[in-house]
Amino acid sequence: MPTAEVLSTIEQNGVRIDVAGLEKISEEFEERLKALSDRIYEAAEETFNINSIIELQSILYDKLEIHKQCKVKPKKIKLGNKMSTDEETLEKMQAHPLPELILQYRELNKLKNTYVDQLPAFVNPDSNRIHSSFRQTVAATGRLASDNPNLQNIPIRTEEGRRIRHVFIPSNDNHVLVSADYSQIELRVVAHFSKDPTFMAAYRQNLDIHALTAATIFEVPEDGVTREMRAKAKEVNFGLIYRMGPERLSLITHTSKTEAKGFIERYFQKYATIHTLQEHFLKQARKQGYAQTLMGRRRYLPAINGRGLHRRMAEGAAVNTPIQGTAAEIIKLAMSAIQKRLQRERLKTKMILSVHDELVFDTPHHEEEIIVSLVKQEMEQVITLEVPLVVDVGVGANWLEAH
DNA sequence: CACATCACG
DNA sequence: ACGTACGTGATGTGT
Repeated sequence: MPTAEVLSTIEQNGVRIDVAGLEKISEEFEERLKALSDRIYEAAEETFNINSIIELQSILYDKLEIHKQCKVKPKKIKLGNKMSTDEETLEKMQAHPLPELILQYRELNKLKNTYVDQLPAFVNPDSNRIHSSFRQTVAATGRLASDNPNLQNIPIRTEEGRRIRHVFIPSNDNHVLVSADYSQIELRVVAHFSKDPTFMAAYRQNLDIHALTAATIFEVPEDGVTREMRAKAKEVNFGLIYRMGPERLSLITHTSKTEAKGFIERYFQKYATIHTLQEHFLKQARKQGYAQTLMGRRRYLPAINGRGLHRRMAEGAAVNTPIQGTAAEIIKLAMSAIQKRLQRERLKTKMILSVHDELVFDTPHHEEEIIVSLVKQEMEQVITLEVPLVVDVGVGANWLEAH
């Protein structure tokens, strides 16, 4: 039973959503899903449970044999010792209309079942807001984790997904949402640890590493980089820093394994000190038995001196943890500093969400200006690294606009 | 409860 | 030759 004090805190924090807006989206998605199902049954020449991987496998691989027309060698999965039906696999199976229809169905179905239809049930009737839990002792790297509901994985990457961000709104008409996010914080942490000359030079001029990588991968000029190209390049940058292999890289970039291999070689030639940094983290972890962040958090890795797959995974964690964990420490320090100032300066603004490199505030109109500069200043100055930290702040009538 | 899939950083 | 970015949580299927 929560105490009165806890309840009053609950009533002041949390995030409001536009339930009526979600209901409209739900109805629209319902109709579109129905239409998609009909087209799927037509393409499959039978009706079946679209959510059943086993039924879908037998249609794709046994009945229609689509993989044989596409030079696709889909990865095997345990279920029935058959092949995968995940997005990366279906994307390549363009010899038949069915896989693309399944992907469209999955996107809408995921959004509807996980977000559109579930979020309203989390609205507390007393506060009229959603109160997620933020857990401090779950993630091995020191990140926060959010559940009931998870507000750290609200969609943003697709057009339809962004409509869900749109329904996250301020607590009342006199408030706005303020969103402040660290620009590429993990790569800046990498720059700090590695002192890589290219990374340092880029961040001291406030350039966009992901866009630079995108221009390289897709062989376009820097001003020809699209949103999608940059998103892919972001995956590649993180993937390679955290030791992705040519197999996976070729899947992501839709190139051959040989091309991917060549790209990885060129990447680490260009950013030689990144490779040195990886070796440094591995050596440290092997010697000490744990990975360590900038501020001293340890993650013990008993498998680091073992063999096989377990060792390989421990090595991934040994490289990832100091970077992801340090970024987590930086934003947690910033949260603490900001909360102190909100209280000391008797501001009405509430810090309502923390999403790994972003903080969201529910702010009265008249505090808008002070909060924008207060938050930016505290987040950027909370620690001094070898490269500057940059925070982008936005204000809006919903979470999407604040971004 | 394990697995596959997919939402986010 | 093996396995091959990391960190989470929610959902539906199937045992």
